[in-house]
Amino acid sequence: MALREDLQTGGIVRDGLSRQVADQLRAAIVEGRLKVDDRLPNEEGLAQHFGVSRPTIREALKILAAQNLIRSRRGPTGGTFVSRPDPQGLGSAIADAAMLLVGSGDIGMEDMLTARAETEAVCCRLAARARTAEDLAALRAEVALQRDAALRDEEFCASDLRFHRALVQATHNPPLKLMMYAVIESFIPVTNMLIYRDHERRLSADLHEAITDAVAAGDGPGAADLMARHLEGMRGLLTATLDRRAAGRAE
Amino acid sequence: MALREDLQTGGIVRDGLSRQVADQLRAAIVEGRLKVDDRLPNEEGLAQHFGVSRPTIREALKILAAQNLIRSRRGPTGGTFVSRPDPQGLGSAIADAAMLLVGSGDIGMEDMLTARAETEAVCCRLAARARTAEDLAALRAEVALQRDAALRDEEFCASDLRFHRALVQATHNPPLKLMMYAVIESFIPVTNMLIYRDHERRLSADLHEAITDAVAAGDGPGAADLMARHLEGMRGLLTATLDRRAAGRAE
DNA sequence: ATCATTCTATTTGTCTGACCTTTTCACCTT
DNA sequence: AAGGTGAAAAGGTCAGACAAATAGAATGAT
Repeated sequence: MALREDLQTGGIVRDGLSRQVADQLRAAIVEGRLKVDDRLPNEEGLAQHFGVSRPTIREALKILAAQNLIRSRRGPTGGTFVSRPDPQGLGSAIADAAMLLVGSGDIGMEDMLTARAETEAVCCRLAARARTAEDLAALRAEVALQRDAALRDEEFCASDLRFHRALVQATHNPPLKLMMYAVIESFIPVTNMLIYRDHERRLSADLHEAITDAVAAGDGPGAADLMARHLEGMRGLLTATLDRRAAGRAE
Repeated sequence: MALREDLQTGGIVRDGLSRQVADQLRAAIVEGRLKVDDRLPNEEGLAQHFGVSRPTIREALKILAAQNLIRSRRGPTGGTFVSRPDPQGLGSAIADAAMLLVGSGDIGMEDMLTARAETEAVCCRLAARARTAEDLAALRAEVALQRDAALRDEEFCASDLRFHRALVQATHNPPLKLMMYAVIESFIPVTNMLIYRDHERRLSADLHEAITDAVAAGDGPGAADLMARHLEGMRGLLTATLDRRAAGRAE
């Protein structure tokens, strides 16, 4: 590891000390010099090691904790430990950030629906090959729920979300699941938020059921085709909604 | 916003104060109460507002800065400002985390190649529709580079990476670009790292050129098919490499 | 009068040292 | 032997001070 001399001497340094310390520790973790569940020295020890004060060390540790790289516990057996990389945590971080991006207007609805259609079609094809009986049961449970006319709109949207989540799960492909977090936790809620009032619930449920059947039959292309139709329908609904909003604002 | 009473009173609180402050500020940003480029009160002001000390506020700000939500500058016109959501920053964060996940063994090579094949095929189809003349020029420049026999292996890999990056760019679809960061900046380097020694450079360059031609001709399915063949070839190479390594270790 | 320089005020960055809270474990009491 | 009790260790928080960067005002020289 590095002492203070390596930090600030020998060149103009723009970054703060806490940032540099965090970078060094992150590098140590990424390069495997610190393994999962390794315990770091206590904060005072780290402070001495890096030649900085304890608050600076704490800021650095907060940065790493914010990135789910470490966790801390108090007490004699406590300390700071290297965390196991966690797809779940990464996924929600991606979803949060994607939510912000969508809100900032950098991401258009059209592009979002295109991306949804293409990537969810991929999920359909893979799910048709890899789905288990449990996956099918989960999909069918949501479809049955969506047939309930007494369901409130928000509950219908929640079920819709779970359906698509279950579809991704049915691919049993971790890297794809990782990539789909942005879609599932961000793009789908956003599109649903916009059109949930005009949701043709009967039509959505029908398509969900047809997709489930195709996945059950191992018919990947068929499921993908149905999914494409599903999202094309939403695209029409969406443009209609947006047009009506624009017209309403113009009056 | 909330004062100290809202933080720790009224229930057992497991999280630290800095975490709570960060969460409140993040909520304010996400919900739009703090807009892009808004300036927050100075640290002492925030400390008084939340009823905590300045170091605690600083830890909270470091957490948000680590998530690219805010940035700070010193000086009279300085302070802490809400950052514009940044696809680039989010992308590299995703790539770093995905790298760790791959390293931890939670993500298998087979699944990674499958995810690559499917998602890059999607990119091919969309790129065939949306590519501009500049996109084609960028693709062709990399292909030409890859024809150079004098190129070192690492340079070839870098060019390969830029080719796939350019392909994603050619889709002109921001949400898809976001999702593909994990593939481009993490999965591709990892696969290349494993097989770059056995890389059939000639074959790769040929396929890259064929893909480029198909994209230029607007032939999405054709390009997707070529990409699938490209990655199937890599899958064979990869299993061979892994087998040889396993055999070498067994001796 | 204009330009360069210096000064000053503001804000983040860092340090010091102290105290609080949580958690474990050994010791002591019953 | 069981259970309570307190010491010790570690992270969590606090208070106040000083350092460094930086923009803008004041000042000086040309």
